[in-house]
Amino acid sequence: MASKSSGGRVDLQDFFADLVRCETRLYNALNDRLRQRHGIVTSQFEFLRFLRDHPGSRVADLAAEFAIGIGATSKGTDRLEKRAWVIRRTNPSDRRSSLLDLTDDGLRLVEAAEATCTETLTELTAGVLGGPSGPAAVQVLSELRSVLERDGIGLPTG
Amino acid sequence: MASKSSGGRVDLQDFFADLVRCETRLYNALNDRLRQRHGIVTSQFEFLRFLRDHPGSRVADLAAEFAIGIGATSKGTDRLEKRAWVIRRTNPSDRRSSLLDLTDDGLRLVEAAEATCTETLTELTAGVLGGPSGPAAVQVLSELRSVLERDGIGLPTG
DNA sequence: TTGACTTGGATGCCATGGCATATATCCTAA
DNA sequence: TTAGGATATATGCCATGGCATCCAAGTCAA
Repeated sequence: MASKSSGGRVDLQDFFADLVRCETRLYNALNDRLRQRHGIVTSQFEFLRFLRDHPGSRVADLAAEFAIGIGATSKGTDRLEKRAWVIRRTNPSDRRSSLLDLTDDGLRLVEAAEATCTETLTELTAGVLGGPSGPAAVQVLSELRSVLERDGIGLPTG
Repeated sequence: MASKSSGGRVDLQDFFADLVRCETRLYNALNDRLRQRHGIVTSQFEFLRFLRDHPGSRVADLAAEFAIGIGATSKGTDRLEKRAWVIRRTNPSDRRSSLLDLTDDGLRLVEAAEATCTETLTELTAGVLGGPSGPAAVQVLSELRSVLERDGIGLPTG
């Protein structure tokens, strides 16, 4: 096996390579489907889903969630707003920022896209994740994410 | 736990989100370290490591490995060649393509960068991956990667 | 041999993200 | 109240990747 040697010892180089390759390929595959069926890409789906689940978030909240820069987040929000899926509402308690919400169109879109996403992920990963070690693996990634977020690892500057 | 519900059943949306977030943050963190210590970014490190382990690869081999476009791979190779870490050697059996190899400088660089990479990954992930479920998780990602590669999932067009 | 087709990859255009900077707003202390 | 600094985000420049296109080279059949 590429990613662990015989004794249950983890080779981190291989782990990292596998992590990045899985992410890349799943992300690409999801991009194709979402673009084709809904005219959005995965990053947009993730923005929309976050706003559905966290209405009234600010640009900085999105940036922190996705560990991307504030500038990129601002521009991404512009694009979603231009397509009328998101609205910027003035923040009554701090006029430097806006509060972001989905429009009705945005909500409808994210629900439809989520179905596509679940379908695609099921198709591509259920075989492996449904195996005996699947839940443990999912759990480990969740823990790793928590640790990285707790320690503020991997946040871009701007 | 965000990524699985109580009964060991996997929520694929949460799994995917955790996967992407782990990848992003580790990739960013590694980028910072590699840039600071060696003047390269993670994608360049991965190119160099692949060429160390697969000397004489072609541009298309790199593209397939990383599930990125041929064009991007060609440009990435240009940049490494310009810095004299990689050389393009004419392919004797097919003059459309070149065979790629590390220079001595490239080899020295990749060895040093790999140490940095291992150190950083250990620092960031060993706590979680060293736990009881660590090896199983690593194994699952390796299997998922194999399946995605076998089925040619998530390859970009160009 | 030659013409049609395929393949490898280099290149150009565009979209996106990082980072630096600019601007508006807010906060704090004198 | 006001000057100085901090904060939120919008914006501009640059690097990179996707995708389309182009060209050189290989393949195959007649």
